[in-house]
Amino acid sequence: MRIATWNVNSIAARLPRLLAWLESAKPDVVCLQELKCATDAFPPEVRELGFEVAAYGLGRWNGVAILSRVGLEDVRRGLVDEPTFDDAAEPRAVGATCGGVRLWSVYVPNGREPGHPHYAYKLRWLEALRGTAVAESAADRPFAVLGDFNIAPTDEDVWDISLFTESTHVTEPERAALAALREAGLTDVVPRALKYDKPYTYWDYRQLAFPKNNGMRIDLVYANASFAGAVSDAYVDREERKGKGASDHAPVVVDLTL
DNA sequence: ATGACCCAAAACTTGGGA
Repeated sequence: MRIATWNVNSIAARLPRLLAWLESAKPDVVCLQELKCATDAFPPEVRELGFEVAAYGLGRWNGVAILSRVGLEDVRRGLVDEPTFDDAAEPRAVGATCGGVRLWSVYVPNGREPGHPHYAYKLRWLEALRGTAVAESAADRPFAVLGDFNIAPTDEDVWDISLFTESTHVTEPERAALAALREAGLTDVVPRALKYDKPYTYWDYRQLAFPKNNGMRIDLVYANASFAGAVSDAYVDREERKGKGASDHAPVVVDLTL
């Protein structure tokens, strides 16, 4: 089974590339983030390719989905005890069971800057993610959380750590939240880079970040032992970051032998 | 080659992204 995660930065803007990629990469399940569309506005072309879709979006911001051609059951929108921001629920998590694998597609809050209310919200949100994972990953069933975590797990996961003082994505509390997920039994499934030595998944649109390979690894696959033990390959499809009409994130592709 | 940011809303700018 081939499972992928991709922050598409607007599914409407990315639709031609997404459809072409679904046909060429042939994933069975795809976790998407930053749809930037409402649930009802999810483009029908994806279903016409043979995918069932669990979408969760409210419009301009955020939005997540799971696409599957191996079944889509027990869809859940939102985490257990999920916090709000400015008293509003945000569409950042959707769960589903696909071909016997329990999956969550997540778009972790950015945090903006340490000390900002959005940063505290990010940490609360990650605690709710941990609680949801504990509730769902105990059994033998393969389980994974895939998505844009907005955290670089180590200093090696950014191109120049010296540029990240006073920045989110690399702070100790954010990394402690990832450690808590690992302590809950999940493993960071680190993909291969298809070029250069680091498996970055995000490169800013500005300042020639992609040609310079000034990237970050922030799109992660956190899997329980049953899922992680079945991984036969994992890689970052950096070809999708190239050219006109690219997202600023590349897909992470995981192959499982179940 | 991969090339100097992109997206969507109600907009002709602005907030958000990281």
